[in-house]
Amino acid sequence: MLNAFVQKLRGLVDLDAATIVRVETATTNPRLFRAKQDLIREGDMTGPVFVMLRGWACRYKILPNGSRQVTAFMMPGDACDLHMSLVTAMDHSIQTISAAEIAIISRRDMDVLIDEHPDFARAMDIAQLIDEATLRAWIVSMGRRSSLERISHLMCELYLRASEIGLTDGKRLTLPLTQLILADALGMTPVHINRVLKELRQLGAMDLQRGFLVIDDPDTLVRISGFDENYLHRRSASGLLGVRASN
Amino acid sequence: MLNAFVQKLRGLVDLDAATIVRVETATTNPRLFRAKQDLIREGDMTGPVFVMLRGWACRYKILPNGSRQVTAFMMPGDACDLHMSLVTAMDHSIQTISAAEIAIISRRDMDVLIDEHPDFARAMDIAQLIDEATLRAWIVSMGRRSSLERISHLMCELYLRASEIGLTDGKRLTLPLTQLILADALGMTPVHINRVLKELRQLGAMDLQRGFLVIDDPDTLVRISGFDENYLHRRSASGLLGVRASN
DNA sequence: CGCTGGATTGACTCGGATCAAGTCGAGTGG
DNA sequence: CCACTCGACTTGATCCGAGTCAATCCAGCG
Repeated sequence: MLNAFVQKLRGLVDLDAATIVRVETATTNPRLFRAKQDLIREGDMTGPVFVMLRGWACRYKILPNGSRQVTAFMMPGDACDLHMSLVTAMDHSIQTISAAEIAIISRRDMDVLIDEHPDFARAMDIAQLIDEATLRAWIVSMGRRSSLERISHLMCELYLRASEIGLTDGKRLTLPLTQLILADALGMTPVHINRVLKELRQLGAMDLQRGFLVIDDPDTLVRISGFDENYLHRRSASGLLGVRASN
Repeated sequence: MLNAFVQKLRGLVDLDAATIVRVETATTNPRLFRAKQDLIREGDMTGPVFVMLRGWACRYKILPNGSRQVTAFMMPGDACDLHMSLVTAMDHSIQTISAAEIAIISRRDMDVLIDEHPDFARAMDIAQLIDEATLRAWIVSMGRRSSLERISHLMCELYLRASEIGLTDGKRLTLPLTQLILADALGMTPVHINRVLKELRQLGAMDLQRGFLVIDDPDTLVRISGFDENYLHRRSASGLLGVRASN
């Protein structure tokens, strides 16, 4: 059984056996974190590379007035700050959302890995490209989509990303996001998140409950959000619309 | 006189003379573009690397309903899509805002440049890191800042980035952004952009007119927007607050 | 069994969108 | 030199999606 990191990378490029072993080895002995723990904070010196193996985390920034904006969700398989050590200080914080297992790879080890395994390096570059595309997709959502569209779009994204690493089970996904975190991510208030989730439930599109998400009607969700998966640059074809077919 | 690209890179790392010459050479003979021309469109095959030498451009996405969201502004010195060729298709479009001179470097030439000049490679990595941080800053703006704060924040960012490559003249910056493009970038309507610009003018903070921006009171602008330049990871110290001191 | 963090619901407010007229300025052609 | 045009900018009146404020509910847990 390959770990989530390897599984994600293999979704991006073909890795030879030797590379897989090396990457597996580098990510054994993950550190355990409880929920809501900062891995690193804005202003901290940049450090090693974090690789999520289990659980969820998020990047966020705090504004002068105390409000918070989440800028990315990280799930198993996601790595962060590959090149971050090229600059001196973090410009944002990273925090676990749920309990998590996170491998910590030193700058030095990562450099060796990249040097000796060009395919791995390429996979990391592609992963960064996708992260960037995802940031752009979020900007589009915040700028031009209604709250209903925005939530739908995010859920499509998370579901699809999660399905890449086998986190989904049919139309179901374990998703430990509270309405408060969702509000911080989508630029809305928890109250309004609640109302929109209710609306999506009543539309029969999806149901987000404590700890998990159920996609009841992928078609509707895609139609509402105008979701186009092209920015995730997936190699495999199976998409959101395939969810229903596979059931 | 070094071109804008070299000037930007030198703001990120120290480049030796040989590297500078090579980069200069690679960016001679730029292509000329008129305003509002697409360099590449969403869905197109990924291609060469574009390097802005003069004029402005933007990345954008069009939504199903026809509305548009700009996700980044590109000014002289900015390069785009260094690693984009690792994926097959563009997930967004790029368009000139003003007339522009843009060097086009083939994938092959770029690979050679990166291979033979590690400092150049490092500068490009840092540039990408900053681009990513800028995307996050935009998300924060769209999610948690009022329209007044949002415009102020963007103007701080653009002024500071422009000053890095010597585009500013005291408190003045040539900036060919229409209120319509600004609206598409900030997730607002042109009408409201107009009103907020008027307010900023009346506050004596800044004045955006046809084709140029004047920062009248950097302090106020920074205070309104809560601008923190840390995400731009500049090496030089001179900031927005230095504008006034230098006058 | 009460405490706590999240979820839910209702009443009211408000920032920014929408709709609808203008105005201004740089071409451009007669 | 002036009329015409077109794109961008302005301004006012009105509307509405989402925020704010304030209870209340609910489940897990020490």
